[in-house]
Amino acid sequence: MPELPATRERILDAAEHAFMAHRYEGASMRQITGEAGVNLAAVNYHFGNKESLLHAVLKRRLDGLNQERLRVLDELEAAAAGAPLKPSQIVDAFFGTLLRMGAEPGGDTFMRLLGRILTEPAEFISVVLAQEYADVLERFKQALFHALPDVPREEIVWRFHFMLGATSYAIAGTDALRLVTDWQTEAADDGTDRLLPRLMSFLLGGLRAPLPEPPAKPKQRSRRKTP
Amino acid sequence: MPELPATRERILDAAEHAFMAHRYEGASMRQITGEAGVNLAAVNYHFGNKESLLHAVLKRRLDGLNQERLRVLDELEAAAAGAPLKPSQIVDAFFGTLLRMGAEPGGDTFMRLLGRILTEPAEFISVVLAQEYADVLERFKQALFHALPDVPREEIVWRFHFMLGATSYAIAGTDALRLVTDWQTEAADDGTDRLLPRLMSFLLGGLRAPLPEPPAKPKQRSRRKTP
DNA sequence: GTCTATATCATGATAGAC
DNA sequence: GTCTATCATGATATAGAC
Repeated sequence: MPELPATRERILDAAEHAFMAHRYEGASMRQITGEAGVNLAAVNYHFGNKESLLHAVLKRRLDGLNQERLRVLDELEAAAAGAPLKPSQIVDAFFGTLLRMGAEPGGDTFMRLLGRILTEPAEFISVVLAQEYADVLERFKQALFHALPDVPREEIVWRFHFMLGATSYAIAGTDALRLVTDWQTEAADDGTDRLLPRLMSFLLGGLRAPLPEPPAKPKQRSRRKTP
Repeated sequence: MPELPATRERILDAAEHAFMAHRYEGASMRQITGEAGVNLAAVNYHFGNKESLLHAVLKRRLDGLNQERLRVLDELEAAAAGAPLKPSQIVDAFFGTLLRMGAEPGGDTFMRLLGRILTEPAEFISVVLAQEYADVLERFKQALFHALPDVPREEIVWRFHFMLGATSYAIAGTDALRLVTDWQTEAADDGTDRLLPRLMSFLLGGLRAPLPEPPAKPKQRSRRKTP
């Protein structure tokens, strides 16, 4: 197929950049189509509406990312032959794969987009992400349960959530980082190369931290509310 | 002053709720003024524009929060009489004070608002937050430097940033959490009470994690680019 | 000082010619 | 498939009456 539909890809590229720079609500169709050099109506023709456009932008990259995550996890589990994996292996398969994808040639804009999108609580975005992530998160949760049999599952879920937060915030980029450092320049230019080991150390430290002591409520067992 | 200007406060309350529910761009002036039961133009009269309204909403609560944080830190340092504080004390003074504020009667909506706002990369919001947070962050950074003299300052800054991310994400609320857990109900209803110890364990584990090994680049000293 | 009514503008989406 | 012209809607902000 020599004649590739250039407009569709041009729109996706421009939209990815615009959503990254101005997030969903701030990016207008006119900005996107203008940057792509296509007509305003082309988005509606090819994707239907703005929401579906964002969905297509995310799906184009997330599919590859999550396939790669599952592939790495499968490989690790096959090599372990039933023995529990090390938590660091699982964390690296999930978060390391993400960060390494961001280090690839064009991957940084998508990584920043993802960081911003993950924190966007707009109604339909949560739905899209939940669909896209459901099975991957389930597989990784199970892997962590298996790797940390002594840690209550509830704690693992909470910590996975904290890890997602730290990562989203970290990859969402330099804007927020400006808050916490004024000598940002030094920290920023070696940024991506050293982000991975730094974040990994932090995440693992948090994952393996001593359990909090329960809030000393010995009563209150099996409370159920009828829905 | 018996006759308090009810409209101003009514607008602030309604705006806080609307910004929390729909974030900055999604909350319309009509929603806010409608919920407050005041005229559409009242916002512009009292606050000038929408940006200044958000600034006022944040300032009303952040002032108290940050004063309290500094008070706690001062108290700890006075008690230590020059000796280094424990990292857990500093982390608790910063993040614990925030989470405890959220546990107060009306504090939860502001806490969720703050979580969302902290991840919002809109241009002017970063400026507002940077102003509001500058001295507090500086003080806490210095306290951590003092408490962890063996850890490179650069690493501390990075980890502080990761901690902010995990916390923002955690308090931004239940929406994102739905991603990672489907038995969310169980985790959600004891939510706030147990969030604090859980998050604190995680943050401390990350803060004290072993340092990452440097990326094995023995060369490259004192690179400077002329600006 | 406070609110009513209105002005001005930008957005996403569509209809229909080419 | 692509374009031009246009629509309806909801946004912020202002001018002027009470």
